[in-house]
Amino acid sequence: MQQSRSPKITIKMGGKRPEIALPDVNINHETSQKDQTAPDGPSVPSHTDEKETDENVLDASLSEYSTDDEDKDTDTPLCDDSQKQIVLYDHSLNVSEPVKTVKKPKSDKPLLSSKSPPEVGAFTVQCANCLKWRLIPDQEKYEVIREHITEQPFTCETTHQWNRVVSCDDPTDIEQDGTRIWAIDKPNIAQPPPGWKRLLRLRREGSSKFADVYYASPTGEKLRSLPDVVKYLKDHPEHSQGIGLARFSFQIPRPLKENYVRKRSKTAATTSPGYLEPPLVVPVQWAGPEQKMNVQLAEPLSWAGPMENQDGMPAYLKTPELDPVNRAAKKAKIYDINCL
DNA sequence: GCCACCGGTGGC
DNA sequence: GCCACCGGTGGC
Repeated sequence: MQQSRSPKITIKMGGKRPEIALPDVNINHETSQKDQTAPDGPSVPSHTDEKETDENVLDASLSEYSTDDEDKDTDTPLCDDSQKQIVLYDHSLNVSEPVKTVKKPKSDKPLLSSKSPPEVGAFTVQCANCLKWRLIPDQEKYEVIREHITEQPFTCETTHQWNRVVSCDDPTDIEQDGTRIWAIDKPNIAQPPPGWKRLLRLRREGSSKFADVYYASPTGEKLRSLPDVVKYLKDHPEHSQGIGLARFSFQIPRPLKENYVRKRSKTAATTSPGYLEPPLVVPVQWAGPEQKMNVQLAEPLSWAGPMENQDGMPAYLKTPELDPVNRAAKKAKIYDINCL
């Protein structure tokens, strides 16, 4: 009965390409299955009223992302549905991570053709109070929210900043009804420096990675790693004033859908002639207790209360050390010392 | 030739 | 297992 446990934000992207500039947050893909219960909790009617147009749901103009947007947006922009994705911020993570949703195709086929990977169609952030997901009108706003999400939790009132009148009493903006792919974004990612744009390109399901992050420089170059940024700043001193590497983050959201990303293939060692496959293990033969455990772990996508751990974080978000921010900062520091 | 996309891998 | 990085390549 409670609403979703985590607040989220959605942003709609309208570019022709799958590129999306978004803040790092965890992303989860919804599959059409129930494996992913609406994060919003039971309150979320999982009705799939989206029909074929659902995909466009996220495409709906930002201005009209009302509760029923889902039904109305039919104006798909570019290519096909694959472009509607959403990024969400999951507040249940408690400060830890935002969630992103990506729109998903109805079939089990890849979101897009080989030439156009899925694009994030919207960004959502969960209200810290009611845990309902709120669509964020644009990427820039989403990035601002994400940057300080831990110190400044997002709430329904935050939407007043863009003159939207919504409160915790209003229904959620978006539900995990299986029509989109959701991913959890990383929190606290710095906004790109002025003149720069952070682009997120999602890969097709089954790829070795979920997405790629690029930074579009003021002069149009696309940089795909910190070393690239360092080189660019050195080569373009006119655009490096006051810009530290801490402003750049190549962290990508994490898909909530299990197996969206292909597991690492076997190494040469395991494929070499002399390698012997280990004996198969028959799960059924395992002791009872363990089986129970396995069952619970098998539902990482569920956002229902049970999913949370004692610390209030959903199981799937439990990433041990995972201190991307610090790690990035450390790395940035090294570059600062060596190159800037 | 360029570039968007993908795969692979070393390091952690 | 995750992440950062970079090489490869197919399509344009």
